[in-house]
Amino acid sequence: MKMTPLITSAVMHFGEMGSRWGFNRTVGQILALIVLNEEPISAQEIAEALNISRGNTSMGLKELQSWRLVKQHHVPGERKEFFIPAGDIWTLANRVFEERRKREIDPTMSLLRDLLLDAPANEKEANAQHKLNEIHDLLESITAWSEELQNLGPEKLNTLMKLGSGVGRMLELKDKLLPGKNSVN
Amino acid sequence: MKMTPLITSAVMHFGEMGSRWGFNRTVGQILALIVLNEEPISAQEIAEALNISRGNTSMGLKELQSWRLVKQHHVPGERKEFFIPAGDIWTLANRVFEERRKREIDPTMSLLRDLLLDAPANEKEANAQHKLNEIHDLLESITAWSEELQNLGPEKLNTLMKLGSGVGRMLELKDKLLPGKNSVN
DNA sequence: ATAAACTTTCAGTAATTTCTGAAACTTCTG
DNA sequence: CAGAAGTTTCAGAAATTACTGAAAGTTTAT
Repeated sequence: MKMTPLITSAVMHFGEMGSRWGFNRTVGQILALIVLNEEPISAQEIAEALNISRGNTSMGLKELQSWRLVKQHHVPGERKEFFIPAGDIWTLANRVFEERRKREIDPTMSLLRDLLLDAPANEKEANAQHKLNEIHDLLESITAWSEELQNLGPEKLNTLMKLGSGVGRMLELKDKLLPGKNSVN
Repeated sequence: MKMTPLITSAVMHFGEMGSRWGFNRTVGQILALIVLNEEPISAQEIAEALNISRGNTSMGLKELQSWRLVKQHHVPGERKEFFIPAGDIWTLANRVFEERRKREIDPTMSLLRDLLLDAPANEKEANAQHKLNEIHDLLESITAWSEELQNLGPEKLNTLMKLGSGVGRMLELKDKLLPGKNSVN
């Protein structure tokens, strides 16, 4: 496995960004390599191309599988396992969002629910609880919304995105469109 | 500054989550403390409440200001600076999104643009470039969309979120509503 | 059942990130 | 302008996170 200059640049960059995206450098590099390589690629080849240890490679692949970004691909006649992306770019992006939501939002929601159950001990706590409640509601909206968007599927989502500022105008008319239901405010 | 048990739990949790949200433990704790405290709070008080060094507190506050999540608040007659949240919960959440977009997406967009300028050296590179292009377009859509949502402002955004599955139904009717413009598909 | 081919685990080490605290700096006050 | 009150910086220490490589584990073929 020898990487072309273009692929090398991209892989290195995804490594750098990896940590900002929720995984570490090598995991980012491995992901980029698998996505950019049209053929399935073995763990051995990955380790060689990125110049990292076989053990590290194994752990990176395990993590990518836990994120459902990469899957194994069995090549008939070959003994070793090969790896390929778990779907198209759209699917992968969705998975990253979803996975991050699980890690970044869900635990907080859960804690907030707990903290809001107790009666406030005093004025200060009552105020804090009020703030926490606001945060909880916001996170709940975000969660519901992101699930909603995922259910729309790529095409509709794309339509919605392309709609751009039309969204604002549409909202103004929504009550006429969908009378009764969801009349917030 | 003595924290009540409720506030302590919340602050500790935000500390734990901090790293997942793009900043470190103490920065997360400081933010939570400032948000949950109704009165403005001084750097000294923060350091004592969280039991961290004054230097660390200073750096944390600086970072929170660079994220535009916290601002200084001058109390007349007092010599020291106090700190308060830079806005309501909604505003803060928006700022976090925006700031993360800048750190997590923009640099990649920029690299991708560069990589797509060069002519592919061979078959392999052509394929990789095609993938990179897909990623670029996806990120571009996400960026445009998130800017759009921010321009809607909190109230409309909330309306949109609460609309839930209504979004799907509305999209089907959109051409009747907004004839001519934005007719994607 | 043995061995070859390949993968995973994990203890120890290396690299990175965060935190401290003392010194330098800034600003206000008398 | 001296010094008190407060803040920031930054070199080094501490804590955390990532990586290696050798040993243990697994699977397949014969």
